[in-house]
Amino acid sequence: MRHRLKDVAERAGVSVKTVSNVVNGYQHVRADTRARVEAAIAELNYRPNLSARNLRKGRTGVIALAVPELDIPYFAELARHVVTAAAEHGWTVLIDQTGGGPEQERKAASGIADHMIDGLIFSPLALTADDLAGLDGMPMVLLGERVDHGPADHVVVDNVAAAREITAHLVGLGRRRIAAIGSQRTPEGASARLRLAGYTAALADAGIAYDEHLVAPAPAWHRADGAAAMRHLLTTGVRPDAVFCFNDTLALGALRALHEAGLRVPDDVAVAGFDDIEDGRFSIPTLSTVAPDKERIARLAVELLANRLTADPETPPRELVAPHRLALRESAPSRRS
Amino acid sequence: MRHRLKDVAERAGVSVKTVSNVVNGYQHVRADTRARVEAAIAELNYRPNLSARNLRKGRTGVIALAVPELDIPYFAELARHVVTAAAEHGWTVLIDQTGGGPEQERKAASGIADHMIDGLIFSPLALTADDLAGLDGMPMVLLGERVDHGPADHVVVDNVAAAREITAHLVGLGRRRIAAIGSQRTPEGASARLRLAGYTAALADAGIAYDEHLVAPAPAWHRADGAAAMRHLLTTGVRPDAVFCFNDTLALGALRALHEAGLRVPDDVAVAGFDDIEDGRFSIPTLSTVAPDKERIARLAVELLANRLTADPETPPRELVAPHRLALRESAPSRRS
DNA sequence: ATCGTTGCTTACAACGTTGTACAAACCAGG
DNA sequence: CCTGGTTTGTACAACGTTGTAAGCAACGAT
Repeated sequence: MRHRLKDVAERAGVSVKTVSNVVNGYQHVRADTRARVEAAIAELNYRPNLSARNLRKGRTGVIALAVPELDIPYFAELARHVVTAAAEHGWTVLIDQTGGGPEQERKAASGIADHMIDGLIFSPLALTADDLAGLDGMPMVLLGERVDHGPADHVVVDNVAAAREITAHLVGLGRRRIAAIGSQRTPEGASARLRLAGYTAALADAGIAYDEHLVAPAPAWHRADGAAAMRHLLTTGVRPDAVFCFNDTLALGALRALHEAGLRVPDDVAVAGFDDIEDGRFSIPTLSTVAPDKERIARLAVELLANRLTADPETPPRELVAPHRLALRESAPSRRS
Repeated sequence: MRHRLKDVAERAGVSVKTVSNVVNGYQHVRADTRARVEAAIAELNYRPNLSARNLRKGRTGVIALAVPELDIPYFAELARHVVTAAAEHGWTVLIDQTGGGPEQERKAASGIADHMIDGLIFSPLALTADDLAGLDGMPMVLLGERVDHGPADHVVVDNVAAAREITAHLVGLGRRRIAAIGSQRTPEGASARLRLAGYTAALADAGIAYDEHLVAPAPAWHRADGAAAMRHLLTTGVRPDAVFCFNDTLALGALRALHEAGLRVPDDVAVAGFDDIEDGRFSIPTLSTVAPDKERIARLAVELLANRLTADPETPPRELVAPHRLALRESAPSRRS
């Protein structure tokens, strides 16, 4: 029982286009005509067919947000901000979960939703600049570090600086055997490399020698990986007095492993993370972390996309840096303990 | 630089429809024609316009999942499973964040994505049966408790039984002053009412008198609300020896508040939650909880929707119950401590 | 009276795709 | 060489919407 403009038009005794004009808020429609049409719309419970409208207009009013995994809190929180920011531009957000695999990411970027979305905000793990080059024309904003200086607009946080600051904070607490959890050698590990660079820079600043035994890899950045890496560090006997985890879920896993080992945080081992997810404000102990301004990231991404949609396609891609700050809580407090 | 069927057809020297046939895998196309067309498609990097295809076919291949908030881990985890299950049916999932308000939910159900989606999986908080009745025709599956026996297909877990079981488990630990956190009197609080009913039933089973001072409301079910409710319980002097929180984020907040009050879990106060979110496996202590089979819920919802799309619209709505189990961890362990 | 003007409405075509109906080419058997 | 059936390709219309151009009143100014 779906109705069309034509049905409304017949009922109101006007032409199809007049109904269309009423629906779209066109100015010059006489008040009584408008009223008749609106009555007919209400009676039939008419709602426009968006596929047809999109076909006609070439715009869909939908943008996609592609993230590796929704149940990583950072991405979920980011998604919320993107939905909010997009709503202010009148967009609906289609959230696509890529799983992080190269094949799925390529498909997300080029594939399924094609022609159903006006643009794409993409947080890629595995995608290369070459992959992106194949996507002629899809307006796109990238989040994160993977494809720096690629052919698309870009919103980042200064990972190196942020990692350096939080590591320096651990140094400032008097810690000297500072471990790092989350390094990755795969091509997907761009963020890991940058955060590792910040970590080593801070050590160098403090005149502390880099010790590769204190750097633990993590295949993914989930709680379980953080716990496993921490347990591994503890068994190898390197006995760190602080740990910088490359994201908060790793850090929460590390807290858990330290607890199981009977070590006190921050007294025996200080712990710091990265992302400032909600969990870290309620964990025991609460988590010191780098807090990227997620709302700002989302807002900048949506605005870049909005500009990209109206701008000359030859406009060179822009890279914007979103601010971050340190959120110092119990696991590595602001005063020397 | 977007190409159409017509462009491909000209390049391959065939008609538009023949290209369409190739794209859709139609059988009777000579091998050399097919090869020419495919070459042209590849050269032009042609991809079909889904809006036009949808318009023509009346199907979009997209279903929507509407949830109140993405950064509630339960919904994020559920979303992941829905995306996975839907992919097996060839569907893309548009995830819509309603915020839980009545107005936004009505809009999500009827509005923006209309005619762009084949169906809707909806986890409503504020929606009434009347609201749903207005949505003639949109194939829909509801998750959760709000609109029981409404006009739509439905997937639930047996909240009363589950709450009763976990409360009985606390009783079995020897606890007698068992608090509940998360009650709600608003119409949105359907799940809260059911879980409260299970709680009171379990107390009755054990011959423990119901004490309203042990039942703390929570306006929302976030960590902060759980912490606030727990603090409130502790200040009123009722001194519970166990707490059943109506979901896991409330429980994590409660753990935090207990920790701040210097109380030990589970020795002084046992804590149980509901949802089995990832966090609860790594919190300190780990969280005992009701574990609904989220994968099953997602799969059942997608299948109900698939049936609804092909079935006679007069088929009466079905209600399916997804299984649950107790996940007993440190905060309320399986042996009497 | 005639001529623009302005306000309101309409008819028609087009967006890119696919289903229907049919035509052309092919093949085998008489 | 024709007949009848199958395979392969084409032309046209339609999906529901909106932009364009133009029609038709009613109006004040000439």
